[in-house]
Amino acid sequence: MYRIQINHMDLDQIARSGQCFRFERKNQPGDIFSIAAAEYYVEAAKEEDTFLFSCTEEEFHQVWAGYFDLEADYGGYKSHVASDDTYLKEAVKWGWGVRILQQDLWEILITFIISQNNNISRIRNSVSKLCTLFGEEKKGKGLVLLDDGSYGEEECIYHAFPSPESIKAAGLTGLAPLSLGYRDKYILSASEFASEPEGKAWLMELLEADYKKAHEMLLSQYGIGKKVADCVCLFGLHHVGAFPIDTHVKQILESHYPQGFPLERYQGYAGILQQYMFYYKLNHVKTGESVPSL
DNA sequence: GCTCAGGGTCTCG
DNA sequence: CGAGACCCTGAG
Repeated sequence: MYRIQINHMDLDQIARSGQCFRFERKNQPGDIFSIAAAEYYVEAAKEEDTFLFSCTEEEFHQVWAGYFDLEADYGGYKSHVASDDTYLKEAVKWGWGVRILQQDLWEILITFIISQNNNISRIRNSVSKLCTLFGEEKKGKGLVLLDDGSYGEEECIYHAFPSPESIKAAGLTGLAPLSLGYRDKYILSASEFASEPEGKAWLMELLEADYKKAHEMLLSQYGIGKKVADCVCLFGLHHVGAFPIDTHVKQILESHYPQGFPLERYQGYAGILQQYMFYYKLNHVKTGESVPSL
């Protein structure tokens, strides 16, 4: 186990922020979160003002510190919000613990192709089935709440995110149980491409590309349009200047920024603010509404 | 039952 | 360019 203090971070808010689909609160005592990313797995819980992780200090710094974007200055991002922008100020206040995770490129590519014209609970189901059916089964460590109120470690089983080759091998027939709808052919196409040397080279090039080039490269792929390309840039390549406009953000811009969102003001990190707004719209509870479940 | 929307993209005119 | 089609499913 490893204990660390982290500011500007809330596990539940991140789990509900719509950027990751294998990060969830466990239905167990102790408010424990299970977090699967690419081939890794960890569980985490908050203990007073620190976080507890079910991994070693070494693994935390090799894998999870980057994943949680710990080098970034979220206090700085927040402080740049225009003082007269009441909507954004409220959104940041509400989602104070949201961060932009640095996720695996392949996993983001596939999960955000699945996300198009789809809803978050359905995306979660599809991604979950994708991993249990075609991802390698691995042994990991989780957390348990002990009788004395402290946490212990526990062996557990999880599934890695499936490789391009294993999705390709599944074929459209194998993908059918995921209820991907018409997106199945996009997923298969991407997996076929990424199984070839040409596709692997393309992925390596994508990792090195700047935002503009990466966006252009992504648009060339079957099933990837402007919006998904921006999500891959933001969540899979950590180009935090990318500003994906989906149906929710579009509605926010229409009702709160009729003159247009001041992208210039937040150049280079507008994606961070996009995420606060997205989280706020989906999760802030107006009186009489229930909290959306995961 | 029915309609509608959900972190859009493709195809066709 | 713009309009429609598109798989599927839960909410109203």
